[in-house]
Amino acid sequence: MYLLATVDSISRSYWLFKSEPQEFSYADLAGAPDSTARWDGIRNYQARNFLRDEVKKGDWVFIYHSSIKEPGVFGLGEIVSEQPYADPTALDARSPYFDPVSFNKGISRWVSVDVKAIAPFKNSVLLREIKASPAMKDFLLLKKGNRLSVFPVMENYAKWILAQGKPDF
DNA sequence: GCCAACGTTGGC
DNA sequence: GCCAACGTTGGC
Repeated sequence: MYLLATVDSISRSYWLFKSEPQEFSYADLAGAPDSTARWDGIRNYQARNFLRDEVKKGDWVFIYHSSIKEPGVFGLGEIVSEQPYADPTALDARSPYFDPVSFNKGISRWVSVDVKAIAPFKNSVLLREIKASPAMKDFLLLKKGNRLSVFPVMENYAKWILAQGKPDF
């Protein structure tokens, strides 16, 4: 249980993590043991560097679903791993995320963190709604050509998304 | 399914 | 180090 009083008293960063829900959805996360799962398969250096260097335990994560009819943010998660760690799927030949370069070196060059579902949104926050909001005009998600699957969300944008999404704590 | 935008690879 | 070719992402 997260007390509302803690929301403003704890210093945390906010992130947006993308996934394709047919692959791994917010519902999948919420239904996992302890509502927690490894966020793996990130194969982009910029996204990896955020995970490795800046994402911290206790940070909040907006779970965004792409490649669907109505893309948007569907729930809130929290980073629960103490430290980022080597993504084991890079070394697993049967994984769709297998990375031959990592395998040949015998060490994963990619990084994972553990995310816990802490509240689904009562209202999903759709991409078209974000686009329609003047307050969100400069949100990184809307930047032309942005394909990053992990990126920081500045506090004013995070507050807006939370206000729209009404996470069900 | 299309395709713009971007990232990665590899020959030179 | 350059850059053409190729692969991927993700909205539409």
